[in-house]
Amino acid sequence: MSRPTIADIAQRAGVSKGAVSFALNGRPGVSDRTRERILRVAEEMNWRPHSAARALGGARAGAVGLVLARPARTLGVEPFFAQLLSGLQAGLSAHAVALQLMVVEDTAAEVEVYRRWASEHRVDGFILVDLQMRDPRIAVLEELDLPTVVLGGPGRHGRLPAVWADDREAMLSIVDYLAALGHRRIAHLAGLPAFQHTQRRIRALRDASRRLGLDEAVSVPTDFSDAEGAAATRALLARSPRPTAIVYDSDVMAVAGLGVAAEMGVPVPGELSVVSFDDSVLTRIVHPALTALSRDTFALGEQVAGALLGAIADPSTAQDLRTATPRLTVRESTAPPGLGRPTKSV
Amino acid sequence: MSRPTIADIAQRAGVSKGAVSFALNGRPGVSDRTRERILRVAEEMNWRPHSAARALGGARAGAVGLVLARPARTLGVEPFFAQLLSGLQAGLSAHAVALQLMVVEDTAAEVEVYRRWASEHRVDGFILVDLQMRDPRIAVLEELDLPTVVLGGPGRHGRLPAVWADDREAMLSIVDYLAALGHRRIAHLAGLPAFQHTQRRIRALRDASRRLGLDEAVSVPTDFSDAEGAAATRALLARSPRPTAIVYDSDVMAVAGLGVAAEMGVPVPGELSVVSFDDSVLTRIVHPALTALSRDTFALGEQVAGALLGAIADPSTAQDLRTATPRLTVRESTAPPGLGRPTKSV
DNA sequence: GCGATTCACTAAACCGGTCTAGCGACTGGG
DNA sequence: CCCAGTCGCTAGACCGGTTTAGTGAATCGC
Repeated sequence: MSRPTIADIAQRAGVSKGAVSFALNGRPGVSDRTRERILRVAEEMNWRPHSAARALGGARAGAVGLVLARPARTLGVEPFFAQLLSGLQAGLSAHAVALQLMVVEDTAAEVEVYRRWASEHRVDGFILVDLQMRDPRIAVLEELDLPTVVLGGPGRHGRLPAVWADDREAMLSIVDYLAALGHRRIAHLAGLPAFQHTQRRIRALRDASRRLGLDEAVSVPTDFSDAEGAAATRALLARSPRPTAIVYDSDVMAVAGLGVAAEMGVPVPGELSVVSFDDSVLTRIVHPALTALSRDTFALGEQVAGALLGAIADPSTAQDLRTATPRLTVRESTAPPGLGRPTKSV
Repeated sequence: MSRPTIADIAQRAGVSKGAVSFALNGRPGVSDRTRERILRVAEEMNWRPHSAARALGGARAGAVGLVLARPARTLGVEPFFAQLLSGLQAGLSAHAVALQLMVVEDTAAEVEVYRRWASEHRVDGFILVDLQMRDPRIAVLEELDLPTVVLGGPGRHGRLPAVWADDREAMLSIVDYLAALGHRRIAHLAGLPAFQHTQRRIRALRDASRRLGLDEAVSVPTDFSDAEGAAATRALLARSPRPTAIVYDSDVMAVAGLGVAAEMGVPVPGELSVVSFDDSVLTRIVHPALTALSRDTFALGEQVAGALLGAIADPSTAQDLRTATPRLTVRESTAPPGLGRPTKSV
């Protein structure tokens, strides 16, 4: 016999299909003695549930969906995303829930996938990332009425629960640190302007600069790519006077910027301090190692997974979850401005 | 009405469920006129197939499985893996097939997931990566009798079809290039010794060294992490005489090695040439930019996806597919040995 | 012109579970 | 002692598709 069904078990145990179903799912309706016998038979026959059959009856699909609208080729360069994925996996697989992943070209295609997976009962919930300014996906996901957790906040995300860290507070801590070192001309290589967190960081930097009486900070939007990171750094360093510190919204851009500084003969951290908003192995393997905001992206992924599983189990409990504010890890790429060529002993 | 079923369409079009099924799946059994009418009604009602119901009847699940046995946290640091994933996605989503991804702790758990997904009809096929020396997973996948494509070869992988690039040839081209530059002491930071491709590269390096009359090459096994890459580099550079060139099995390790060289005051490429076996954005954003083997990992992913979809459509057509041999991209990290401190103009 | 074949379509079984209605036996309260 | 309620279980509908057997009508061959 290829694959035993509950009917086979029922026959062998001398009970009905219904009794087997009750026993296997731990619900009332059978006596303890019978339950035990059924479980033993199921074990003997090496029975496994048929996920499709379960899903047909309106039950769980046993998977959650994550759809990313990016050019597929750029996925590989983002340590942040890869770490997040790892954390999600860890959180989900502990509960034997799989992750359906799909990368699409644009937001329209993304919405299409949401609709398809929902209508096909393929997933029990969604994870929404890369929140945009007026995000059209929120209305769609609300309409589909499947549990969804948004990564990012505290911006508007309709009735969907969110998991977020305080970007604003994080940016303020960076500016405070740089100002304490004596920096007055701080530049910012931002990400895609359509993203909510990009705008929040830009605003936080501007506010902090005013409060501390620094020069007006410039924020340059980019597409997060190493190419734009390098180009924008080149442009900033060609200015006069040039900034004494640059804050990068991603570590890939920060590393690219480091390369440009070396190429242009600008010593880091002697004449330019570099701070990355993301921390990953990248910031540690370059020289000088980068001062960076450490957020535990892996843990973040786990928390998102947990929040989503909770929302699936009981949608009424869903609520926003604020995670620990990222803390600044000081390494070798920051120093007081105008030190000139650093010596090894400094 | 929440979700139209074929019964709804049948009623509206005034035909039977069976006729609707025939029409929607493009199989004979209905006239062209009727087929067209049914399709129009389905379109109007915005009908979508219920994947679970389909799978129940023994049809396709519409997803393929990829299971990785690694500590989840290390997933994030591998550009190779992320690129591969992107390519897989691209190849699969073009055919509306989803990727079911799961990261587990060890091979035993991995095998367990294969069994579960197969018995639950959750996937139509598998992708097997990180081929080991005597890989226990092959027998399991053959037994499960689901289409599977192996990434890596041409080692033993039973009856399963494989997609592979010629690692041996690639390593030979690196050694030829370094030997032509004048290097005679070449070291190799290898990956996990249990992997087939690690052994193939080690053997290729040794063979090439003998053939070219170079000093016996040393291959140091690592776990692919930046930490071991740095530690092993430090040990190699402390030797006397130290190697004049190091070949790294991954770009993360190569970048880490670059940092160690800088820290120890060994100029690259003046006194040490560095070659990476993997190419990604990483190799381009560091200074000096790394000479690396360029394989189009994204395209590789697409090819694997294509091979698997082909095997699912018709298992008898499955056969090994050898992809283009990676070519060496020469950048700034390689030069003739013993040049001393390089000048900008060289 | 008549049987054989083809065609378009219907009715119903089927996949493997879940879930509800109902039934007989037992228990408890008054 | 009788009726109501609970317990343990069964029979069978049901989810939304696919697939097969069968039916009536049209077409074909000779």
